[in-house]
Amino acid sequence: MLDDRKKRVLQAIVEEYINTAEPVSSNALTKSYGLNYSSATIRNEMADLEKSGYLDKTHTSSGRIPSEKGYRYYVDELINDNDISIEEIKYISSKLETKVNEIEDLTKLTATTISEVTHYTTLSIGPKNDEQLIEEIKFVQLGSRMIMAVILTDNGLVKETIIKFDEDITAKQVETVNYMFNQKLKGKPLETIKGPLEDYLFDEMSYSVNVIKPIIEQIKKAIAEDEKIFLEGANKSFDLPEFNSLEVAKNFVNVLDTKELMEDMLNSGFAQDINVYIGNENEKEELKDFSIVTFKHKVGNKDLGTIGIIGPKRMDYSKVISVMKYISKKLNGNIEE
Amino acid sequence: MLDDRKKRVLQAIVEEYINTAEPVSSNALTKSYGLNYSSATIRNEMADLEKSGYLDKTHTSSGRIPSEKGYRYYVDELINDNDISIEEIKYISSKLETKVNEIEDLTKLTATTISEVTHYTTLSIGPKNDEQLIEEIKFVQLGSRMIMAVILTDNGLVKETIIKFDEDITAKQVETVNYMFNQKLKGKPLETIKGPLEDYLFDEMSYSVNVIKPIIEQIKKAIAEDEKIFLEGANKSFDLPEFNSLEVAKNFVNVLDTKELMEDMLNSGFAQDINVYIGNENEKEELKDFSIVTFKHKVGNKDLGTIGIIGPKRMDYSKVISVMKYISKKLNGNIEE
DNA sequence: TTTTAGCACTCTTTAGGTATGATTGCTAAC
DNA sequence: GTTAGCAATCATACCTAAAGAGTGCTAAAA
Repeated sequence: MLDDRKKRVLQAIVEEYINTAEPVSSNALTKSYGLNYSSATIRNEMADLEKSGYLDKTHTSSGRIPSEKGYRYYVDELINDNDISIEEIKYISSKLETKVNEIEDLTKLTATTISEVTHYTTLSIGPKNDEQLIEEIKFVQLGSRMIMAVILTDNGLVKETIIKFDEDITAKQVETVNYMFNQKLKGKPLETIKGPLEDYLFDEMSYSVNVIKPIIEQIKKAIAEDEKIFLEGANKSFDLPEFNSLEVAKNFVNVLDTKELMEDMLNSGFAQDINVYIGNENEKEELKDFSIVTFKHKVGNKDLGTIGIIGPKRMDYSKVISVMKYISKKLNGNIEE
Repeated sequence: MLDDRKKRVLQAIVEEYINTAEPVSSNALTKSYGLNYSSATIRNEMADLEKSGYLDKTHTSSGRIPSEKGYRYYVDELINDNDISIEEIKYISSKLETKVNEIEDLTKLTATTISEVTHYTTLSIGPKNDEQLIEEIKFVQLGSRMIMAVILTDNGLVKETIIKFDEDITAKQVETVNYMFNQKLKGKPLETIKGPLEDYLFDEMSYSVNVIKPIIEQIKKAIAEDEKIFLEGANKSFDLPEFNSLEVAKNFVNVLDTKELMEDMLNSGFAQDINVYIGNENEKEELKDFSIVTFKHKVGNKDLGTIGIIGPKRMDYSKVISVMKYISKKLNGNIEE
């Protein structure tokens, strides 16, 4: 347990380092953070904090930088989760008033807004398939050999995909397909489509395998594909001093380009709505130099997808978390102005 | 006009520099390019080529690198447009056999294939709106306050968008809308939708402005939005030595992140199906360190969109152009195996 | 007991200086 | 027209020295 002054020193070092990206000296703290002690006293505290693992040095006579344990303590105990200015509130409000017709668009809009306010790169992904129920499936004939399947889910999402056939299909066939699919799938989780649909649809529809088969194939593909990741503000990260190391920059581009990595990242455990992963807390080796904050995006209890912020370990956690909390409140109508 | 030996020297320098990214010395050419002259002779030729502007030096006693004029001459006169191996042919063939149901998917697939074979970053965009005719518009009711508009174009593309209303709409209304839109828009270029639709639809449908207005708004938005750019292999560029310059790397990420820039790039003048822009030949200052090869992708006379390759000026033009030409032939069934 | 002044020590950063090696341009010979 | 030979040029790597920032520790002050 840290005493009060140690906490203040740690907080000051974390925040100073977030601002400057330079190791923080004992002298800097006495001047700018109202710690009314001599630099020698601060040095003693810093030595203690280092011994307990909250701070690191880059070399023997350098100033201190926060360790991952230090960041973790800061995020858990010292953060200001209301670090948001009037201007930012106004900007966010105006952005969120934009009318969107699809839920995925709202997720993207939110991600873009977060990226703009925090100046970090954001990733977003739509709601997970296993948390959505199929409300209805519609099949619309678009031509003699082409139909469109439209899947409506309970959280208001619409997924559509096109199916082409090698032979003509009739309106009657489409109607039958429509009936059967709804019969079997209505109310089930979207995830069901990924399973062995053939087995229990073929039985009853064996008379039209060449119609049913491409449909199943295609909607499976569409469902899988729909877990697409949206990326915003990749260039913003490149202005950060961390990215002067080519290795870090390269790693970053690689991470963003590796879709599986990002999916894992966005889908990893959600104890809370906001989760913070600092450096090596990330499961993937490639992410050891980055911090990620994920934000499970909800209105009421409708899942709207997940937004992730990726930035240096020296991320402005207070700002990021404050913005996320504000947006969450705003979208749920819990704002007392 | 260059004499034969000068051409050979220029070609050797361009190709050597493309391979090594290092200034090419006179000595290197006598050894590896079968130019059976002494290095002094080559030096004389190099001095002449430099005087005529085809080569540059990085400093007084360095080897030569191609100037933009040198690359241009190489692309126009010296290129080998059949620089493609059996393995590459096999790989491309297998990729292009993948079944895709939407034309945009074919463009993406092609872009991905090019990226994989050439190891450069590719951008792609679907067919231009003004080159597609509206074949049919379908309106499908998805709920009491939600419909979907599906636009079919003559080149086989399908665009769909969802429209939500503040009040219930009836099947009858949807039917009327369906009739009116098809009446007015069938056979017109997709671009028409961007124009002042209101004027000539409102006249005849003034009785239901609150139905028509959101529809027009939304399909306009959808058409505009649909000119989306697909990006593949951004991380590949980072392995190139050019990207050891942080300024170049940063510029690159900025370019990729700036959608307008990429759109302009993909839509700029098409004298031929394949266009090459070298360094400052690009209209945008930001692209001065890059070369871009655009490829107007067609099957028969159906426009399938545009694919662009972005890489360093030291791009392997022969490979890139060979691959594009091969794919073009393949998709048009003009391959004699 | 806590805080602070003072100072030696450590390490980074910058600048300058030198040697090395690659490559050219030029001259004169082939 | 071609080539050998050689001085001149410049990048690169490596070394050293000096300056500056910051710490750790000791002993004195509060």
